[in-house]
Amino acid sequence: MANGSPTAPTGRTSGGGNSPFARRGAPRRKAVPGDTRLHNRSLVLRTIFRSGPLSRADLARSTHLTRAATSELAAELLAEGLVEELGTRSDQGVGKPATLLGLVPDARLTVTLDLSDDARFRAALVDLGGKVLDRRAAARDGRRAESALELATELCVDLAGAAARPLLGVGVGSPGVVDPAGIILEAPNLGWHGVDLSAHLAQAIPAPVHVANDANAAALGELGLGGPAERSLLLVKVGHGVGAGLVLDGHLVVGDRFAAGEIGHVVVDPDGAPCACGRIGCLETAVAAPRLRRADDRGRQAGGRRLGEALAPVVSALNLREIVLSGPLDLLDESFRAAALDAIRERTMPAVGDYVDIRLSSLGEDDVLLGAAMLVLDRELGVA
Amino acid sequence: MANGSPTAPTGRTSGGGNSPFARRGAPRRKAVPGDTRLHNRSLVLRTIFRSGPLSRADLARSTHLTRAATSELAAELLAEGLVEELGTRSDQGVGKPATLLGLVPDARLTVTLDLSDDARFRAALVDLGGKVLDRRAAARDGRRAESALELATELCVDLAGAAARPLLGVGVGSPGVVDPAGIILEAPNLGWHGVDLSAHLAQAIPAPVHVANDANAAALGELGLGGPAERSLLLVKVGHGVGAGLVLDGHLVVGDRFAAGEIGHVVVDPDGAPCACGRIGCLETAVAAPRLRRADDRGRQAGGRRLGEALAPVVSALNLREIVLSGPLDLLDESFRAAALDAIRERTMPAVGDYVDIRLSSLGEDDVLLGAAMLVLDRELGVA
DNA sequence: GTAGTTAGTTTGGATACTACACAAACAAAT
DNA sequence: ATTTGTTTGTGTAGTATCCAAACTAACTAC
Repeated sequence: MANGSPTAPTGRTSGGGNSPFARRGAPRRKAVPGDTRLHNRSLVLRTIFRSGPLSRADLARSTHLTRAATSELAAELLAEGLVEELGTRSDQGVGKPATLLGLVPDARLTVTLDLSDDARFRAALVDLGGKVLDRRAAARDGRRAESALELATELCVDLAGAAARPLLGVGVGSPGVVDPAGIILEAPNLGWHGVDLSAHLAQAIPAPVHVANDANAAALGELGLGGPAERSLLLVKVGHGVGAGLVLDGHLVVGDRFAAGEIGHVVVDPDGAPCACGRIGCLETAVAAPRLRRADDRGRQAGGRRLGEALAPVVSALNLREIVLSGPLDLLDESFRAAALDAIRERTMPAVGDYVDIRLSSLGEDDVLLGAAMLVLDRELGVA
Repeated sequence: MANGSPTAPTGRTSGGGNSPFARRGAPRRKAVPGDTRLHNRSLVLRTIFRSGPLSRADLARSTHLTRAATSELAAELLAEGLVEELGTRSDQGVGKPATLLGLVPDARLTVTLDLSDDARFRAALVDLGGKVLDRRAAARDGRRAESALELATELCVDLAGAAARPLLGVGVGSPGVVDPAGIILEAPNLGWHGVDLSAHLAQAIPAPVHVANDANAAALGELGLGGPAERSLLLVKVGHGVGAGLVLDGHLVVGDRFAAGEIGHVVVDPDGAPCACGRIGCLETAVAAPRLRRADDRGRQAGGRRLGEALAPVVSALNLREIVLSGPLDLLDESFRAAALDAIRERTMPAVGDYVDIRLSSLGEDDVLLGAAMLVLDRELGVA
């Protein structure tokens, strides 16, 4: 191996800027033979990640690489400790028994941070299988700006210190508008404007850092670690405000100014209630958590309807199938869900609306934490 | 060269299924060394396509390949006749003068077909630079199903016969829902349900066939041959109905059932006019061409507003910047455009709405024809 | 115990890049 | 007129990667 293994923590100062797989939306660049290798390596790793323990021959069959190639790649992954041999398969017919290869869940760990809760920051130590090994939380107590940054950093450093195995990276889901390099362009609630969170954390922890919007991260997590293996999904996160994360064909949609998913201030009812932003009838005035908490069952239904009305054009334009709700379970109840789905179906053509499904996040409260872990897994290992 | 040159017309029966670059939304497959070559080849070709005549050294600088590599690739493109030497550069400082390489516009031709007009089918012979060399049109006279298929095929065969140079492929922009293999799943106006247009045309013309929804094709064309070089855009096509084409980061969004962009039957006004589809207040009842033609200036403004209201959630969810209108210029006038833009700005947050721009298609009436050409250019040469 | 089957490894060949060196062609300075 | 320096484009050696095919290994079935 010529240069250091690509998964070794290198303590890069700029998060997300130069990881092997962190160039999703970037303009297409040249290809070198090594890219072929990297692609196939992640293809093998992804196949193991998604389809459980498999033999080298199984891998060859599902990747369409030759057995020789998968064998070579498997050897590399074994040497890095990412994969291990799990003994031979028992229930097999004739022929030499297959040696099963499985992901080593704690070969690398991820420190993840969820800044989406208005009241407290949460952090976790997550293994490669998406299992939370340890967690911390810290009340925010209204901290903003520098002070909030320090609190977040403390949490991460604390958990990084508690990690008994090498770190794959640090993943953060933050409210607000986040650029691909990990700079928080705008997070009004935290008083952050142009804060280079990625660089800040990379300075404190010798591992690559990846930052994304909270809803975007949750969407990635839902797709990679959650329910059925779809390739596209819209996740709507109801909290202090309302935000969404959109993944199309496995790619996160970030938008022109990196503000994709910011649907909280779409006007859904020009005759509605005034919003904190100064306008009238923003979606947030109907479905944000504080508003829903004050509402009765009928009020929650009305909120669901408003959400559905806002999503109907999006569902039509993208021909979306899967919509996932994330947030307090007592608020996102069946009547809310049904009202939203009904509104979408009423307002889209049947060829589209008939296939739409709305469901609750399968990751629950940890969706942003696990989504941030998935972000790191994707950016560092190409598993997505 | 081991096997036939990748650009030679091979008369594939299945359109779009096995062209080198026709696997955009497909699940990621293995990479082989040849993919590296293909990628870099199209990178060089794309650079010439977009940035005009360039020397081999210029290409090396912008692609970040070495001069040796670009030289090799250029030799291949020269041998295929896609590129030619245009003599040495005059306005140069010291050093050996650069030999400029330029695209040969008529090295290959594309037969393109526009089925979007309700009254007549249009077809054209388009060169690699997007110039229309010849065109045909045929009144539809209400033809449907088999009869419409024959008329379309005739037009294409006619133009293919008129082509004085080898065909790169056939491109079609069709109304309705089109799957990536070129099967028209649903085109009610033409009476097509599950018609394998691609196979039908490939049988008549010995060249690869690519079919897309009309608005989708137009969106690709606008991006590749039209105005400023953006990577994302929503094109709204107003005709007999209303449809849209969406390109994000250079990739066409097709949607779960390949119906992305079908926004004509989004309900925008529950108290509005009944629609032919049986519902009330679909977008089409406010902004389809026949409706706008009957309306006065105020009516067109109202239509624009309705369009803006439908697009506001889409613009927010995707953080879109560029929206292009396509259709009859007398209907899509300034008051329509302004009303749509105002509605979007009023209904989205300023961080998103302030950057949104709506403009008319820069390709005019030929946008679907040229879009279909761009589709072929992209799928066959990777130029996009 | 032999034949058949499946798993995994080894070897040779093809491809496609990089790095480096070199020749060609010109401008500017002397 | 000659030298120097710069840029272009090509040629060569080396490395990386994959595939194809042959091979070894291990097991079942009869």
